[in-house]
Amino acid sequence: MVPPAAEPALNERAQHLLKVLVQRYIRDGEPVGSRTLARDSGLDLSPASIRNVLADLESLGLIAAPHTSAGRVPTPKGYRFFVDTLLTIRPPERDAVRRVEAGLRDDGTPTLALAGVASLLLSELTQLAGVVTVPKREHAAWRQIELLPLGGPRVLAILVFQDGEVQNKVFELERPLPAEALARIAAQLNETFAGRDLHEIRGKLLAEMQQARATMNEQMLAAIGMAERMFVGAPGEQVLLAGEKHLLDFSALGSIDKMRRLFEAFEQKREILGVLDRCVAAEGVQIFIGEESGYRALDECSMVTAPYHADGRVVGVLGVIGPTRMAYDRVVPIVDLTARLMTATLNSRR
Amino acid sequence: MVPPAAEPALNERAQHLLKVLVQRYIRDGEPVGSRTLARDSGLDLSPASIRNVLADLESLGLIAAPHTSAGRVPTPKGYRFFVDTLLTIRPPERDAVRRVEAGLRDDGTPTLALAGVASLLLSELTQLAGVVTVPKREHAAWRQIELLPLGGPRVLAILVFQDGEVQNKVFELERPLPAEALARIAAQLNETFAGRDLHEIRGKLLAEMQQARATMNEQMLAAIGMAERMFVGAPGEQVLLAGEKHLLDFSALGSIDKMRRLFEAFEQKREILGVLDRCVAAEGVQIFIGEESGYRALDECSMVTAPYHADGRVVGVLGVIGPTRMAYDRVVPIVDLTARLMTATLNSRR
DNA sequence: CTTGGCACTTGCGTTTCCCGAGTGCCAGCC
DNA sequence: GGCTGGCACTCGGGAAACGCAAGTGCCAAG
Repeated sequence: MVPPAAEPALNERAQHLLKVLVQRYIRDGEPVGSRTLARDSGLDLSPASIRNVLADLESLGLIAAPHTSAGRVPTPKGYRFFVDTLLTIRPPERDAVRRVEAGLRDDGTPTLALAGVASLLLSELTQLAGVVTVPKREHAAWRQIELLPLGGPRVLAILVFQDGEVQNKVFELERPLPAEALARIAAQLNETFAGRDLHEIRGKLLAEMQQARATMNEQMLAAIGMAERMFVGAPGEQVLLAGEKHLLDFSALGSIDKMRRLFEAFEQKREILGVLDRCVAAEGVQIFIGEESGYRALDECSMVTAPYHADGRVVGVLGVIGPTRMAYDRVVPIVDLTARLMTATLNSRR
Repeated sequence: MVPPAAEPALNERAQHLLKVLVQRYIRDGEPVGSRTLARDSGLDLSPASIRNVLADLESLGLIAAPHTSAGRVPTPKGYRFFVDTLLTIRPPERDAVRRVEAGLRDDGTPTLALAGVASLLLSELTQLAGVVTVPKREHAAWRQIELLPLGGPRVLAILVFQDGEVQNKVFELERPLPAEALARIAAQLNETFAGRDLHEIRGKLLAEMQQARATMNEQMLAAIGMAERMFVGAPGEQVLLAGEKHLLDFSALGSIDKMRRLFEAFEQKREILGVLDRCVAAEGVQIFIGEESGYRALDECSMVTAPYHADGRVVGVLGVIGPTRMAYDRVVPIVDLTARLMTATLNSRR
C-alpha cells in the first residue's frame, strides 16, 4: 500500500506485540496493559516480560502511557508503523461490495450526484464521515453548448460534457439578442471548440484575442465574449461530505471544543481539500494519521483516501475521516473498492 | 404576529415579571430566582413578594423549578405566552439588513442556489441552524425544453422554467433517435405545453392518453413517452440546511444523545420538512416551541419560520432552528426580513 | 532471557461533608 | 388585603477523603 520506509529495527516479538496492542486499542479504545497483552497475544509470556518489550516500544516513540499507571496507547508514529507494515487488510464484506456496486452503477446519474452517492456509501459502510472531491470540470472534454434567451438581456448557457455532466449558467448581455443569433453563436462555438476541454479553450481564446480583433467577424467576437462570461465563476473543485454525525461518537470523548473545530473544518472544507489535494498524485489507498495533515482541526483524526480516475487521469479523491483509532483493516478495502468502482463507472461513459 | 389567544388572566405585574424572567433566562441560561428578579425587574418589590407571584405563575404552568432550590425556568407554555403576547421585537440590525440585501439580490442566481444563500445567511446572522425549503417545481411555469442526444440511446432533457431555474435529466430510449427527431419532439412539446406548470401538464397528458392513441401521430406519441420519463423522479420538495454547527453550542449542555438525535433529524430532514409544511398556510412569522413540533428530536428546540412567495403563491418556507431559549426578539425580524427579500427577488423575475 | 515478587503511582468512582441559593410559610406591619 | 422580613428546610454541586484496581519499574532468582 505504501512503500516500507526505513523503520526502526524491531524484532518479531516486538512487532507482534505492537500489532496486538494497536488492534486491541482500536477495538476497545482503552489503554492496553501488560497483563491483557500477556493473555491475548498468544505468545505465552509473563506480563513482566511484556513490560520489558513495552518499555522498548515506548522509548522508540511508538507507544505512550497516558499516565504512570495506565496501559499503553499507540502514538501517531505507532499508528504509522502499524498501517505501513503490520496491517493485514481483509477483503471487503460481501454486503459492502453489493451496496457499493448497486449505488455506483452507471445509470446516467450525473457525476456530481454520483459523488454524493459515493460519499454517502462511504459514510454508511464505515460509520465514519465520508468525503469525496468533485472533479474539476476544467479538464473534461466538452461535447456541446446551447444558448437560450431568458427574456430581456438574460441568457442561459448549457454546457454538456462528454461524460453526460451538465452545467448551467445564467448571465446578462449588454443588449438582448434574438434566439436565432444565439443559436448561430452556439453553433459557432460548438464547431470551433467541441471536444476540447475548458482549459484548452481558454488558452485558445486568449490566442485568438491576441490576433487582430479586426480580422474576426462580428459573430466570432460575440461568441468569444459570451464564452468568457460562461467560464467565469464556473464552480471549482469542491468537497462533498456525508455522515458528519458519526463524528459525534468519538468526539464526545474529547472536548466539545475540539469537536467544534472539526465541524468548522467540515463547513469550510478548505483544509480538508488541502489534504485531499496532496494525495491526488499517489497511487492507491493512502492513510493520513493525526497531525500529519498539518491542520489543527484534524489533530486526532485519520483520513483514508484513494484517488479515482476518468480517461486515465486522476480526477478526484475519495475517502473517509474518522478517529485515529478507526478500524483500518475494514476501512481500507472499502475505500479502495469505492474508488475502483467510481473509476469504472466514470470510464464506462467514455 | 400571532393572533392573541385566550390566555389565562394575568395582571400587569405577573406579565411583567414573566417577561423579565424569560428574557433573563434567555440571556443567561440559568434558572432565575426571586432575588435576581427583585433586583432587575424595576418593580421595587421584595423577593418575598416576587415569590408569591412566581408561585402563581408556576401553578398556571408557565414556569417551573428544575428542583426545589433553584430559580424558575420558563415552560414551553411560558415561552408560548411570552412570544405571543409579551415579545417586543426590535428592528433588524443595519448590518443584517445590508447583508441579506446583498446576498439575495437578483443577479440571475438559480433559485436553488438562492435558497442556499438564504439558509447560510439565516445561520450566520442568528448563530443558529438555518433552514429553507426549496420550492416544488410542480407549480412553476415551464418556459422551454431542449432535448440533446448524448450518444447511444441516451438523451439529455433540459427544462427551463419561467423564473430562470433549470433542471436536467438524463434518460435512455429504447432505440436511439437522431438529433433532428429529438428537436422535432422538443418543438412539439414546447408548442403544446409551454407556459403551463408540470402539474397541469401531467393532467393534460393523461387526458390525451385516454383519447384513442391511434388518432395521434407517431411524433406526438414519442413526445408523450418522453415527457413521462422526464417527469418521473423530478426532485420533490427538499430542505436546505446550514450552520448545524451552531447547535453544538447549546446541545453541549444537554446530553450527547439528544444531540445525536438532532443531527439525525437534520440528516433525514423529513421531520423538519413535516414541521415546515405545516406553516405554509400561515401568514408571516411563526414560532414553534419545543414539543409543539410533535417530533421527539426537536424536543428542546424552537423553530422560527416564515413563508415566502412567488407569483402570489407560497412556494417555500424558511427559518431557523435553535434552542428554545433563543433570542426571539433578534431572530424574528431577521427571519421576517429574509422571507420578504426572498419573495421580492423571486418576483422580480416574473 | 524470563519470571515472580514487591513497592509505588495514579486515575477514578464513592462517600461524606459543607455551603450557597432558593423556597414556602408565617406573623407582623402598613 | 397586600407587602415584607424572618426562619426553617431542601437540594444540587463542589471539595475533600478514601479505597480500589490496574499498571508500572525494578530486582533478584531461576
